[in-house]
Amino acid sequence: MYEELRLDNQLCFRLYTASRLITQAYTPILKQLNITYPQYLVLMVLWEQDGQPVNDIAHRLCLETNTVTPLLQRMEKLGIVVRKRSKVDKRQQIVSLTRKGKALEQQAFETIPAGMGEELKTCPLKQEDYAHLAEELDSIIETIKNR
Amino acid sequence: MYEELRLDNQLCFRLYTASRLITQAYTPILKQLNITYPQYLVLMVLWEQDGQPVNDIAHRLCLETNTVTPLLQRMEKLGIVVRKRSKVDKRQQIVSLTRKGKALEQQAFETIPAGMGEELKTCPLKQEDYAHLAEELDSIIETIKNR
DNA sequence: TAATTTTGTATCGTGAACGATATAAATATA
DNA sequence: TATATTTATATCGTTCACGATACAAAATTA
Repeated sequence: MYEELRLDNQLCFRLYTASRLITQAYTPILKQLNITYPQYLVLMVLWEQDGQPVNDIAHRLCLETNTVTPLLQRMEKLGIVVRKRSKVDKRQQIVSLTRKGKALEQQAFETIPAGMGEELKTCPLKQEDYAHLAEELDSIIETIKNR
Repeated sequence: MYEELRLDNQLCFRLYTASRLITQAYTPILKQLNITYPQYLVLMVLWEQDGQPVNDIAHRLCLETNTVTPLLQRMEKLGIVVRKRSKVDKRQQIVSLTRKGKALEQQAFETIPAGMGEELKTCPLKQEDYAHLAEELDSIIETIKNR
């Protein structure tokens, strides 16, 4: 029995579980907007800056285009984004929000922060703990990205 | 532009990204053992205690049986576990390690901790930071599990 | 400018996750 | 003990992730 191979000693398992469970907590809230969690991430990217090529969106989310392309195709079917070939560089697909996609921002603002606050209100972590957690996660993310 | 909807302010996005990137870092190492990351998690559960029903494995990993069942079926095809109906309760499938599955423990011990140490050696986090991070993640996990 | 390389996106196949549903076995209840 | 309920697992459909590959457009080089 190797200590290093104990599930309870794995940071990665905690990250994996925490990530899945938080995403699960988002799901019922996002369902009201008829979107999934990865689609919500794409929307946040576009709400910050509308009209971006697929590559920029993928890079911002640390995903590959072969993940993002079908995601965007589904979002286009839902009528929340449109994709148009760039005239400057015909290889690029420029992704833009539709009116419906833009309208979701207000709806998200009204439901998501409050809803997630409710989900996590019994969590003993304080404001500073969350800030600290964010810093540590950023360290790990940067380390692996630059490896 | 709502601060609450900025990608950079999302704890969840950090968890999601950190989890994916760490799993990616595991992948080349696990490939030497011809297993995936979720399969490695199942193996850790079985190395701790061989011969468990599907439910117990799923519960330990905070997964549903509809995720674990196909995972186990693939592992059975690979010849690292076997599933046998319990004679006490014929509904239960008891999952056990094969000789090959048991042998993987030694191989995992020899390659994974060293390999991951190498991957993360440039990470500025100290031993105590990792311990702290683990505690905070456990808080979040427990909060959501008990909601 | 012709040939080569790089870049941006898409397609394909596999393995998760997970909601919804199905089914048989075990347990509880009438 | 017959019926209803619960439990353990499996199946199905959809949506990610992601490695491998394909292909056209752009950039580079010969």
